[in-house]
Amino acid sequence: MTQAATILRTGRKFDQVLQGAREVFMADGFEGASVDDIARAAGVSKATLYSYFPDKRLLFVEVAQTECSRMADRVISMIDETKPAREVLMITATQLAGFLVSEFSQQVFRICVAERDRFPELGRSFYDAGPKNGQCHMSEYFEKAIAKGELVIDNVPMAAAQFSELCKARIWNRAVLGIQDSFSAEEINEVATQAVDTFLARYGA
Amino acid sequence: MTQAATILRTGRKFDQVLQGAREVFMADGFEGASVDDIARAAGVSKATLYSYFPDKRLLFVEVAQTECSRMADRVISMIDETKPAREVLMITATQLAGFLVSEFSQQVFRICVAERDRFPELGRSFYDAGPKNGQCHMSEYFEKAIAKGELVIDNVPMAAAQFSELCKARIWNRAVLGIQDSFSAEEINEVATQAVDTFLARYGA
DNA sequence: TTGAATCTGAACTGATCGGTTTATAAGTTT
DNA sequence: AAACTTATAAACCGATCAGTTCAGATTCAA
Repeated sequence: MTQAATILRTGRKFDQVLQGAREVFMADGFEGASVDDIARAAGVSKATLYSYFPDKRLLFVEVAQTECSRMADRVISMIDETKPAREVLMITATQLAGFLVSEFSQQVFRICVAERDRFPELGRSFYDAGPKNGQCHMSEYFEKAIAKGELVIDNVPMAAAQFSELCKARIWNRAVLGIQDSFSAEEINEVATQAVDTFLARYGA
Repeated sequence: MTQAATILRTGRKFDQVLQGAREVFMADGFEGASVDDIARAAGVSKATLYSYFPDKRLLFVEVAQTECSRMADRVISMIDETKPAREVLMITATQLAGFLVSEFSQQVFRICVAERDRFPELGRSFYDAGPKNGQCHMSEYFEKAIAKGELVIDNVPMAAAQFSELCKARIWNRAVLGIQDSFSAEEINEVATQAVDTFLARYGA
């Protein structure tokens, strides 16, 4: 009885449904998206949709969790640790700053915050896939750089957190609040440069 | 004709309505709050509520804007510039870190992000009252400290942005995503200390 | 005390939406 | 071709909710 209305993952139109749901949920949020809209976007009848997913909540969770994983995939492999520290940090900062203000990560973030009360587990998924995941990778790199004598860090997790926060300066707030929706390479580069300079002023060997 | 259904601000129960709306909107967001709930919380009949505010949207905007201003009031006067730089920064960082994860600022932030599409002007209000306002004050202080030879800063607004971002390290993400909802004085103090150390490593004279 | 302004509660409207049902059609398998 | 699975469109149900209406109660000022 613990089986509680599970999801049927086989069938010709399963992927279509997920794709339509992704589209509409990411654009309109949970409440804002109507099941009729999703069915229409998926090119599928409402009855078909309900034959795959027992209710709207489960469909939403499926989509949101999937997007969090996709985010994790993008965060991984942002670091190439063979080059000298300043260069590694500069590349990482540039990529991170760009990613943080991207349409994609902004959308996922917004949904997770907006639906925080309705789906508490979503915040955790986002945190694990995004900030935590990214900062773990940063920490691992820092350890290696410390061992090589390139960095001197007392509190590694804190340094990793500071690094990613520095990459948000001046741009992230504007993006998430809808003040500005596109950012030039120059803006991104300036933020990254300043982030690395500040970071290395404290932690550089 | 540009007068478009304005708000009646006189009358015995006007403040009651606003107070009830504040309570319910802050707890449940725009969609989540029903007008009946608000009327009940305000101790007022629905008819009375509608006699003051022509519709739910205007009531919401009124509340949200007010909260943004309240936030501005709290941000101002967080700086006492007579003491030495390190001390000023430390006090400010501690206050700021505490404020950023407070129930109040988290609630306002969450509402602004969640209702971004429905009320685009809200993001601007929040940005002006919060990040922008705070960083203006910081910048002014930085200028004085630079004149006194306590700080050396090439890009003042960027430094102000970096300072407030540093105050979020390790705590803000956890708060906004609902991972953690209360923060000890030690946690706050550690974040503030590390923020000031990193900041001064780069910008200290 | 009277009369106007304000408030009340409860019922009502109209629309939206999640979810179900049904009768039918299309595609697949044997 | 028969039997079975999967999909469809459309109608439908029940609930929620914004906003209205109205007859009567309360407040308050003169």
